[in-house]
Amino acid sequence: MLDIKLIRDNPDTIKQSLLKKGADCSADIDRIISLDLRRREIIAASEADKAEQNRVSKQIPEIKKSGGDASEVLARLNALKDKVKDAETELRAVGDEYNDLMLKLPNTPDDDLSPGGKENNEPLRYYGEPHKFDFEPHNHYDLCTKLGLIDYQRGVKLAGSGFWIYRGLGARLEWALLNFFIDTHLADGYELLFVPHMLEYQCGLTAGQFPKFTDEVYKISNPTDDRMHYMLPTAEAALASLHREEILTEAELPKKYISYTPCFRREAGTYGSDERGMVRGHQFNKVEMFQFTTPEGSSNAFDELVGKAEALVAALGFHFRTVKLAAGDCSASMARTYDIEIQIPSMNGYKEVSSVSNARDYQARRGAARFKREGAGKTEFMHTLNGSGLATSRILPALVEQNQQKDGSVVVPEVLRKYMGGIEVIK
RNA sequence: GGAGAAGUACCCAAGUGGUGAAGGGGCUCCCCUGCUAAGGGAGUAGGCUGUUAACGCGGCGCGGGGGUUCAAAUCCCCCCUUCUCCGCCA
Repeated sequence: MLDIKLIRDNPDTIKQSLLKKGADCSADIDRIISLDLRRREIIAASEADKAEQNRVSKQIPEIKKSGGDASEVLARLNALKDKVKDAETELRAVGDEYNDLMLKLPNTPDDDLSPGGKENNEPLRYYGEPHKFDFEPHNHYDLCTKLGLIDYQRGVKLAGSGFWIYRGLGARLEWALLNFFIDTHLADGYELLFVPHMLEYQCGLTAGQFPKFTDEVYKISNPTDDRMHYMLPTAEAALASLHREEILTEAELPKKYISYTPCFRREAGTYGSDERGMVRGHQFNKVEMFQFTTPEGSSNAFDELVGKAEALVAALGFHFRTVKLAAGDCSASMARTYDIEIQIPSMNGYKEVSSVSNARDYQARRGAARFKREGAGKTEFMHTLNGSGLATSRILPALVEQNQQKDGSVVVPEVLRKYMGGIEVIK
């Protein structure tokens, strides 16, 4: 959510900024401003009435005590009561529309981002060299099937298209990756959390998925319970709500969290053979990094998270590039996003394996996650940041393809061997 | 799943319709004493929000949301959470 005072004071700046993201919100912003104005008019008028109500009704006990006649005062209070009630009815209607529009406004992008979409993404740096083969490599789908690492057919049997089963050494490789990620983050001082995989609506609202993007998640409803839960599409949705409606002290910040969860996404539609296998499924595993910081601390935290994701990708032996996303390619909630992309030999171009974002105070406003500085009277909103560190769904295919040998075996990266009982080669 | 109880400030806790929501602990400051003690005194409700250049002046607030009433922590309804017991169960 954006700051209404900012919208009120600089509507054109905000409109321009959102336009950079490809979102024309001019009409909504104009409407918000007029609703805000009306909202405040109603509040001012009805609070004056309430103040009088309070003042006058205090006289009643005294009038009664002295045996006087209160009927005139009561009539006045009855009139006030109706007036206040009418004001509240109107305030509710105005407020509902206002809130709805405010929640739908995307975050403003940082000033240094290029406007427009994907095509304006800007590669910032490259690490290592693209992998070269001296033989004709196989794709990961064939390799994983042949080596018995992934059971695609039975995954489909169990849950339909877009699901697979890790098995045997494939499961161990997956588990090794996740453990390697977690151990690295723990060494960096991050706290590990296992969070619920089903969340309530308010989590999605805070993270920014709701009310606009409800179609992308799986919902769960039960016959005897009208509370909706949804399967988390990323641990970010849970972590963004961790300190919702809390006021931390400045000394407690930054809070650095990681969480391993499966991620569930509907991914409606088909993406063609370029993304077959496990590149885009309905369920994948991810270790998520998340930070709550002070406003002045969030830019450094962002660099830290990008650095951590890069280090993991590098440790696994991948060539990668880090890309600064153009405003329009950042998701609605984010002010800034860098993607880390690797090459999967059987596919064209670079594929995202990590996405690190700074939401600034956008999510914190939605969830009222605040902190107080030493000696300060006022609370301030925290900043929230998240990044994949990492998702395995593209790392594992890339790893299998890049590390394949001419004889069809796959070399296990050095850093993963201790998590796989010392196994060096999968064959 | 069934039955019951509870939710008031940092903590404990009083308060069943009417000024400013008791009291205690803790915390902060002061005094006395003089050295990790004891005593005395004072202070200590946050958060959100409207208005204002600011000081200030208002509104809301007793788990959340509705309702009754001139007036609700207090009465009514719905919900959430916690605890106890029973049932079921990895």
